[in-house]
Amino acid sequence: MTALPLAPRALYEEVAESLRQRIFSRELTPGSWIDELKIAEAYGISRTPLREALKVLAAEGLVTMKVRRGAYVTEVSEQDLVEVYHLLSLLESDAAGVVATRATDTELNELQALHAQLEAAAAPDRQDRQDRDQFFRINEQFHMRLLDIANNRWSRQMVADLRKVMKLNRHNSLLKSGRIEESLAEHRLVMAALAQRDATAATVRMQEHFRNGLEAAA
Amino acid sequence: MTALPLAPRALYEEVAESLRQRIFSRELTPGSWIDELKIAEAYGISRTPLREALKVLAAEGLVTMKVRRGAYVTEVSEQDLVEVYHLLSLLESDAAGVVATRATDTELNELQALHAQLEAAAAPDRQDRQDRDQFFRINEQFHMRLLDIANNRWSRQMVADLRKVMKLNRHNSLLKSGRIEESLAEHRLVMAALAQRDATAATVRMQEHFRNGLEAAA
DNA sequence: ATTCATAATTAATGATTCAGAATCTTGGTC
DNA sequence: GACCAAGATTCTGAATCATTAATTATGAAT
Repeated sequence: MTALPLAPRALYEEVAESLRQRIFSRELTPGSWIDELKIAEAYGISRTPLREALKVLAAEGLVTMKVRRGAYVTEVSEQDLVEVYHLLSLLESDAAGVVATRATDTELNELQALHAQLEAAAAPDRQDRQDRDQFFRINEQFHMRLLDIANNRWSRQMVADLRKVMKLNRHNSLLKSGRIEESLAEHRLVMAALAQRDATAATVRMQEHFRNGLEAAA
Repeated sequence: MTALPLAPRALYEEVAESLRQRIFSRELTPGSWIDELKIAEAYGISRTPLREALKVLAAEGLVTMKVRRGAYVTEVSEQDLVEVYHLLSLLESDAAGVVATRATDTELNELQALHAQLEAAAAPDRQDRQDRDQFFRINEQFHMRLLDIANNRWSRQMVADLRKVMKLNRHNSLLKSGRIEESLAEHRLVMAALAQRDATAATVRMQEHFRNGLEAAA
């Protein structure tokens, strides 16, 4: 095995994660049949952990199992993207409301610091590819930190999974450089509402943030 | 093999379903370790399909896998219950709003029919254990059908999984007979809002339904 | 003598391989 | 041209091997 992980995960989890990536990146095209033998050989593993991984993905809805016919990649359509955006909007705007109400001052300062980094990374004189990547990285950190502070492990897990789906979709607006300016402005409003501990405003601003993101994707 | 199924499902599916039942019935108690050898021998099968079933249950959140330590029935704390209720409230009230807006008349009639069954099952002269079980079963059907009609497969999957997790907690209010009356009254309000296609009311009524459910559990 | 640490044994999980069963395909015949 | 049969392919399940963690026993030190 080439890579031995620092935090040792089970092999089937590694395989499942890798397959997720390949499905979302359309390397494994929707509707196509998954050749167990070929994939297992490509990974250099036996079919058992691969099959366990496929069962997990089937439970997640990413692949569909047909009896005695194997696994097929489930269609992840534009419709799915709309649905995922809808869900993220719901979950994250709710989290924003919770944070506005219940976060400690220290936690709000943390978010302020992340937002400041975001502002810095989006400065007009910094627009090369590295800076864009930096912006997206910090943006991700901000959103996930918000979910951490909201302190609902189920919600956090779901958002993390959904963001994975969204990030790997090629029509993902969060990867479009043209939206950095708007996205930043929306973030500023969210942050302001949080700082004022205005739960309603924080919720609404976050909803707007996602609505605009979806429109940019469509 | 004793039973050969008329509609042939894969063995791991059968085992997964059986384990689900045993977990919900508390034959397998939360926190307890699942002995692969013992269970496999009891079913008269090898460990392979059993382990595939365990992976599916892990993806659903019913069991948690620890590396090199096997599978444990998930323990659901009071805090988890609060968090899950919060999420279910968010997701299902949103779905109710969507359904009020976008459902066809046929779909609304379906919900009406399910609600009528619910009313019938909760009749004062029908309060033995079987009727209670019937009530909960129809209740579950109503909620999941609502999610079907809302037509967001990601949301539906999440609600289905969260509802399974909720069943793990023994303080689950949906299993308390004392709440049947209240629950039914709340359902009636939800159904009325849906029938009037009042999205806002449907959302609010569903939120109230879950808030009351949580209070009954605490 | 008791307790703690270390090493060895045991038991369970993780992974590979092999055997059996079902489905699809291809070829031939009516 | 359609239907049936035989072969090939592939999934499903079981048994075996390896790896790792837990437990117990033994020994030394206080």
